[in-house]
Order: sequence, then structure tokens, then C-alpha cells
Amino acid sequence: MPYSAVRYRANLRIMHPVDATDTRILRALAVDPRRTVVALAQELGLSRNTVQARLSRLEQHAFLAFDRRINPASLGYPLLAFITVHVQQRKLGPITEAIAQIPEVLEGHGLTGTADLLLRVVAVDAEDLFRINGKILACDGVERTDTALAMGELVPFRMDPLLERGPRPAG
Amino acid sequence: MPYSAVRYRANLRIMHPVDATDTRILRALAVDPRRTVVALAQELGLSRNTVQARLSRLEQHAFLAFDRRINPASLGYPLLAFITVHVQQRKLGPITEAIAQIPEVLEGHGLTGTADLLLRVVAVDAEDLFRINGKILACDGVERTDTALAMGELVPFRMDPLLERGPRPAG
DNA sequence: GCCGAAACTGAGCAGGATGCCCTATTCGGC
DNA sequence: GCCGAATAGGGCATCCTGCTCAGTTTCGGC
Repeated sequence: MPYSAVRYRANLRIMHPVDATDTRILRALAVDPRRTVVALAQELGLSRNTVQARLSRLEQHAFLAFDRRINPASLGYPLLAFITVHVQQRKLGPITEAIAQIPEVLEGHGLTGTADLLLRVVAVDAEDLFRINGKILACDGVERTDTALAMGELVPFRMDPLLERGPRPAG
Repeated sequence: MPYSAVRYRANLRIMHPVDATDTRILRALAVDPRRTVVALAQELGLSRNTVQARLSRLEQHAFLAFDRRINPASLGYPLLAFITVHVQQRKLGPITEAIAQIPEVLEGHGLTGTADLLLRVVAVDAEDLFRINGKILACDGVERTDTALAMGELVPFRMDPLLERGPRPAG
């Protein structure tokens, strides 16, 4: 059974609609760790060709980058924090660029509501987190930050419930 | 070149320290999408055996579940929102369980600070999000929710900067 | 400086998966 | 009822995987 860490830089904008068969494939993948195309085909009662074609499509359009599967804790960053950032809105562009320079910021979202940015940040320890927060505050245009330390993953990441339910009619 | 959607239910608690060589492997994986063990070994100047052994270890200890690579948008959930939840703290357990029943909640973290919970939620559309928010509010013990819609992924998820930097001494 | 454990290398082997081709057939929408 | 897309089925050369074993190197502790 082959190993291969699939990682396609899927563009978030392009969202390829996934049909029922794709969903079955995804579910099968989700249930069991490493599967060969042949095994999948057998299990789903499809021809190997079909599965292979659909997997190619999924890889190109429906899979996110491989990064997401790397556990930051393994890299030595056991602390996870969510930092809310209030900024001068017209400086949002430069601020985003500046924040993107900080390695510990894993992802950042622009938000509606009172806060402007939500950052997912990892850190080596509390002191490290303090330092990172300082770097964010130092960015020109940042007015305030609120740091919330993640104490526990109360609902561990999962996609299964959505897969179980099957694909939505995309609207 | 084989395909295989690697997915090990890595326990978040167990964080296997990743050394420099592991990091090189991860970086190689991150740079290029699908790689065979042979290709990795060649590229890194290691023996196939070594790479294979390290990959097994990484799969078991440093990789998160495969779910994370699935783009919710492809499943028909293009909307992403972060919902902050204030709860009666002593009911946190039951609340967590109740919230975990909601499929659209992809992950939930317990937080320090004013808010108690931060949920990552996907939805089909605004109306759907409203409905989901209602389900959360309906959980016994939930006092208030704040929904922030993610307008854009200003800093797209990435781990590369941390990988570039190499492993931290885990403390 | 020495010892032992852990990691790495190199080799080999059987099984089988991949990637790709082609064609006939089925299915669904128009 | 027709057309196009998706699928099944078969085939083939390549070469990857998983596993084992022994010998060598590296590294850390004493």
C-alpha cells in the first residue's frame, strides 16, 4: 500500500461541487486512513477508472493544502491562541501583509462585526505568545488586540457529520 | 505514482517531537503535492528505509486526520463563521456535547478570557447560518452567542514559515 | 575515551498499485 | 429519441510499497 502525502494547493475560491459519489469516496477516506484506489473502488463498487478520475478531480478542486494535516504541537508549538484584532480599516491591506510576515500566524480571517481580524496563532509558550502579540500590535494601523488562549479542543475538528449528510445542493 | 489519502487519527495530546530531518521531509511534502517515498528519499539524500520509517512515525504521531484537507465549500458550505459562545460555566460539559451534535460545527475551542467557546461553523447560506446559531442558542446553559462571518481568508492557512524555521526545542 | 542504543544504509523480493490507453455501455438531460 | 458525459472492463509496462536482514554510522551517557 503506497504512501503519498497528497497536497494540492487548492484554490479556496474554486469550489468544485462534490456529488454523492464523491461524498462516498470522501467518507470512505475519512473512515479509514490509507486507502489505495483499488481498495476504494472495490469497497464502493465502482471501477478503478472511475475512482481514479474522481480522485484526480477532488485533489485538484476539493482538497486543501497538505499543511493542514501537520500538527503544530509536533513542531514544538503546543500553544494555540485566537487573537482578535481591531484595526484602522483603511489600512487593512498593509496590516494584512505585515501580519502575514509573522510565522506563528497560521491563518487570518477578515470578519464582520466589531472585530476586524481573527488570527489563529501558535506559540512555544506563554512568553512566546506575548512576544507574538507584541509583533501584531506593532503593525502600523493595529489599534487593539484581544488574545484568547485555547484551553482545550472541546469539539475536535471533524467533517464526518457533514459527509454523512451528503452533499448540499450548493445554495 | 501512487495515490493515497493518508489519514491517521492522530491524537492531539500526543505530540511527537519532530526533528530536523522530519522537518525536511515535511517541507518537501509541503513544497510538492504528491510524492512517493522513493522520490522523497532521493531528493533528501536519505535511504528509502529511513524515509519510510520516519513517515510511519509522522503519520502516527504528527499528522492530523484527513478531514482537514476537505474543503467545506466543495461540500456545499461556502460560508464560514466564527461563533463566540458565552455559557454558564458549570454546564460546560453538557453544552459541549449538545453543540457537538450540530454537524456544521467543524471545531470548538474552550477559551480563556471573556468568551467561553469559539466555534468554527460552516453554512450553506446566511439563512442557514441563522438557523445554526439558533440551534446553539437553544442549548441549555448557553447565554449568548456572537456570530462573526468570515469575509475573506486574509492570511490563507499556512505552516511553511514554521517549517522553514525548523523545529523548536519544544519548550 | 568507551560502550550501547538508536538510526541509517543497502540490498533483495514478491505482490500489486499506478498511470495510461482504448472501447462498449449506461445513464441522464435536453 | 438523441447526444454527451460518466462508467465499466480489459490490458500493459513501470515501479512503488511493505517487509526483512545484516552491517555500519551516529549520538549520548557514563
